[in-house]
Amino acid sequence: MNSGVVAKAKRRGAEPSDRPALLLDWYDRHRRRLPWRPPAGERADPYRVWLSEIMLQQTGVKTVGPYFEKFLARWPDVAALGSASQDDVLRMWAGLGYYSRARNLHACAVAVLREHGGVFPDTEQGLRALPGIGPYTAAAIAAIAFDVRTMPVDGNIERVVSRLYAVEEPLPQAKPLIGELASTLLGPSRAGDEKSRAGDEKSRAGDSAQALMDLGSSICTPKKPACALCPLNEDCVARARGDQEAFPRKAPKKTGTLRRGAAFIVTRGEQLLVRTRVEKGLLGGMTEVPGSEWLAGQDDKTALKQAPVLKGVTRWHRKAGVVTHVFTHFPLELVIYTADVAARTRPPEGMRWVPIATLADEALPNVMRKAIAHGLGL
DNA sequence: TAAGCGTGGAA
DNA sequence: TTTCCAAGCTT
Repeated sequence: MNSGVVAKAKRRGAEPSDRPALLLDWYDRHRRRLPWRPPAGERADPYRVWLSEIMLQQTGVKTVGPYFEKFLARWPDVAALGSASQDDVLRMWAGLGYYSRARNLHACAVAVLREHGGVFPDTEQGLRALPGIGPYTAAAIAAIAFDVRTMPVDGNIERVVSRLYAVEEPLPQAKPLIGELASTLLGPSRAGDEKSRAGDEKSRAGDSAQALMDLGSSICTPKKPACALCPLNEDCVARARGDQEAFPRKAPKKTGTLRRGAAFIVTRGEQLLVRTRVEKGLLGGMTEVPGSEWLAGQDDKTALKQAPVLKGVTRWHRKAGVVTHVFTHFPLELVIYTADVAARTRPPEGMRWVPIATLADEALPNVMRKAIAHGLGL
């Protein structure tokens, strides 16, 4: 066990700096308590590690917390999740975004259940073959849940490492280099072993990785990093030059073009007309109200022509204002039209009526919740 | 290889 | 307000 005293002695220069040890020592003192993390020293549950890692892809810790708790309460293990319907999973995921993650999460649980007897593979290669698990997530699960000596590289670690070494190459080209540099921050494994599993002499690979992530999220932040508190500050090349915030280098991202469309809020008493989006692509498999295409330069007249055909609807009421929403790659403006139809009016092909009172349980993405709220005057 | 894919929080 | 961006994956 690395004590703070030992670490500080090394930092004074009596010995060459031992970055892996400094890092683990810092982690032992500042480790965050998170819903998916077991108490210090206890073995992590692969199911929880996997579930949290999928939710955390491009999504903040604070946002994920409640969703993780909800999922764990309803589906406490991979067998339970693999036995659920995809639609139930999408409903629970609604609001978290990047819905292909939810579809892949379910597909992965099914695969683990049917092809691996309900037990997660304990190697990167085995994990990588599962839906929704890419290079980062495979390495993260292997290191955190199975103590495989590997270093997952996420956005936090890219930032920490690119600063530590002042990596001039821009992302994403610099990924391989950053991966190599990041791996030097892993502690030693037992001689001759490619990897150490729980029960063997520990490499603490998972702790090393989570130490870098915690460091990146709390100290080595994108703006105004708290370098004075960083256990690696004496070794940091960017800090020595005073331009920490300039790393990682990356090309500026282009902003998408505004798209416009119409959404049709059709009520039948206390029910609302909805349909399910196609499985693939934007908001795939999620519930939506009928609407026009979303196109750059879409004009209101063209959009209105794409209204659903319902018996008895002679005119649409246009609500004042527009609903705006920003996706990753484009902003959207929706014009909202409403209509109320007689009881027993049949839904158009592929659509259905749902009680407004139970909308909260539908697999509605947030953009649709906004549109419905606007249309219903909520 | 580059583009597609949500959302909300923070500065 | 605007901009950035958070434990990336898929095609």
